[in-house]
Amino acid sequence: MFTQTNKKSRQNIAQGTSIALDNGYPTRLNFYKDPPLLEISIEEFEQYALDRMQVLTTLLTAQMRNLTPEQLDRTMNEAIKKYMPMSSNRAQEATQDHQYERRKDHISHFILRLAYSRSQELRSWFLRAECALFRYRFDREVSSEQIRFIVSQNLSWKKVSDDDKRRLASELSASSFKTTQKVQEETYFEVDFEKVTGLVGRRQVYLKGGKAYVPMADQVDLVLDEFKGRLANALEVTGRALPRMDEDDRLMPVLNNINKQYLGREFTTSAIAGEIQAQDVDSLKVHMPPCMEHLHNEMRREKHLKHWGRMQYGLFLKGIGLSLEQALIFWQMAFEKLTPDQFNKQYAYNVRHSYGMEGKRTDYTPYSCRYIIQNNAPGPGDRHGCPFRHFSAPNQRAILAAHDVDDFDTEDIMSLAQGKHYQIACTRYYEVTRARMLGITDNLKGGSIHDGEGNVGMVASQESIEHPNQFFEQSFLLMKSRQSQGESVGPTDGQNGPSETPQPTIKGQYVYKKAGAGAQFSSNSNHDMEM
RNA sequence: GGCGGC
DNA sequence: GCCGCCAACATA
Ligand code: SF4
Repeated sequence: MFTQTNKKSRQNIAQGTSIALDNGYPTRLNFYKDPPLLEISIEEFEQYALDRMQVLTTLLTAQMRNLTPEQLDRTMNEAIKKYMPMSSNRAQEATQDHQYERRKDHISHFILRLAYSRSQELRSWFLRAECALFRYRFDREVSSEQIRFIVSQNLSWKKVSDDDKRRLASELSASSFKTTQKVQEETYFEVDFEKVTGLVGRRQVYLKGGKAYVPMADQVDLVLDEFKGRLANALEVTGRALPRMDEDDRLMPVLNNINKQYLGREFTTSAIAGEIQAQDVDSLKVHMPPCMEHLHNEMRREKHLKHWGRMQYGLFLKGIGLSLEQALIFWQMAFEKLTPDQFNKQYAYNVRHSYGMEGKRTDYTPYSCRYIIQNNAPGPGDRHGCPFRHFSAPNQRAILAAHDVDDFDTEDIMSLAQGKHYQIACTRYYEVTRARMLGITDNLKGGSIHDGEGNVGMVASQESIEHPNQFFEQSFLLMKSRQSQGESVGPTDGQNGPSETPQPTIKGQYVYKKAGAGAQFSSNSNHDMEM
C-alpha cells in the first residue's frame, strides 16, 4: 500500500484517484477515509508510527489517571508538540506545514491501522485510542472548524422540531440539567440511541422509543460515533486482508515491532478517581451518598467508628480507589486518639483482611444498598446503615436540610423513604443534589422527574441507585464531564472537582450546619428500626 | 461485630 | 490479656 517506489502507487497518484496532496487536508480533523498513496522510506514509516503511538498512549494513560482538564492538556500538549504537531488553520504563515503535518497524521494513522488489525485485542485497543484522540482534537477545535469538518463530511442528523421540543421540554431539561428555557434555545438531534452509547451510559441524554435526543452541545458524540463506526469497519476489512500481505516481508517485521509497543498495556485499575490519597478523602465527600457521608462526618467528629461502620465505609473507600497502604494511613490518622501501635494491634489486621491481604485473601466487594438496608441494622452508637432506611424522620430531614434540599423535594424524598422505597429516595436525593451542584436551581420538579406513579427516573434512565459506589462514580464522572465541557459548577462550589490530588474541603462546609442539627446526629436516637 | 485459639 | 480469620457481589 505504502511501501517505497511502488509502481501501483505511482500510478494511482498519477491518475489522481487518491486525495490530492496540496489541499487534501482542509482541517486538522480527519476521518481517514482513503489510504495515502505515496512514497515513504522504511525509516520514516516506522518513525511516523512510533510518534503516533506516543501521542495515543499519552492520551490514554492521561485519561486513565483522571487528571484535571488542565493537567491533561498540559501533558498532551507536550506530547503533541514533540511527536505530532498539528497547527491550526489560523497560523497562516505556516500553510506549508499544515499539509506536511496533516499528511504525517494521515500516514501514521494508516500505518497503525495496519499494525493493529491483526488480532481482535489489538483492533479494539487501536479503536479506543483513535477515538480518544479524535475526540480530544475535536473538542479543542474552534467551532467554525468543527462545522467546516462536519459539512465537508456530509454529516447530518435529524433535528427535533420546535413543536416536539415543546412537547418534550420537561424531559429534556431533566436529562440535561438545563432549564426549560435553555432547552428551547438549544438545537436537538433525534438519533437511534445506539449511536450515543457514551451519553446514555453517562445518563446525560433523554431516551424515548429507541431514540435519543442529543443537544447540539453533545454533537461530538454523534461525530465520534460516525468515526468509530467507520474505523471499526475498516479495521475488520484490513484484518481480513492482512494474511494475504505476508509476502511483503519488508513490512511485517516493522509492523509487528510497532504493535509490540502496546504491551505496556491495560492495567485494570478500576478506580474511577484514580489512586486516592488518605488526605484526599475529605474533598471527595461531595460525591458520596448520604450513608457514607454520614459515616465520614461522624468519624471526624468522634475520631472513631464502630465495627460495622468501619466495614461499610472502609470497603466503600476501597471501591473508590483508596489503596491498602493509604487506607492504613487514613484510619490511623482518623483514630487520632490511638497510638500507632494501639492501632496496629486493634485495627490493622482487619483492614488488611478487607483488602484481601490476610487469611483466605479475598478482595471483598463493597456493600450494596440491598445489603446495607437489610443487614446489620445499626444499634446505639452505630453510624452505619442507610439513612433512608434506618434514621429517624427528624434526622433524615436534617440531612436533606444540610444539603439545601428545598421543601418540595424534601417532602417527596421523605414520603419515598416512608413508603420503604429507600433506594428510590436515594436516587431522588442524588438528582436533586447533583442538580444543585451543577447550579441548576429551578425546574427539576413535578412532571419532569417525578412521574405519576411515584416512580423516579434517574436522569434519562429508569434505574435507581443500587450501590453506594455507583452513586459515587456517577457523581464523580458527571462533575468531571460537565467541568471539562467548561460549564460552570454551581453555587455549592468551593469543593474543587475531581483532580489527581484533590484538596481538602473547606472546613465546615458540609458538616451539618445550623446549630442544633449537629446535636441530632451525635445523639444515639438515629435508629428507629422499622420491621 | 461474630467465631475461634492460647 | 494476647492473637487469627471472616464477611461481599453494582456495573457497563
Ligand atoms: S440507598 Fe444505598 S447509597 Fe443511598 S444511602 Fe442508602 S445505602 Fe447509601
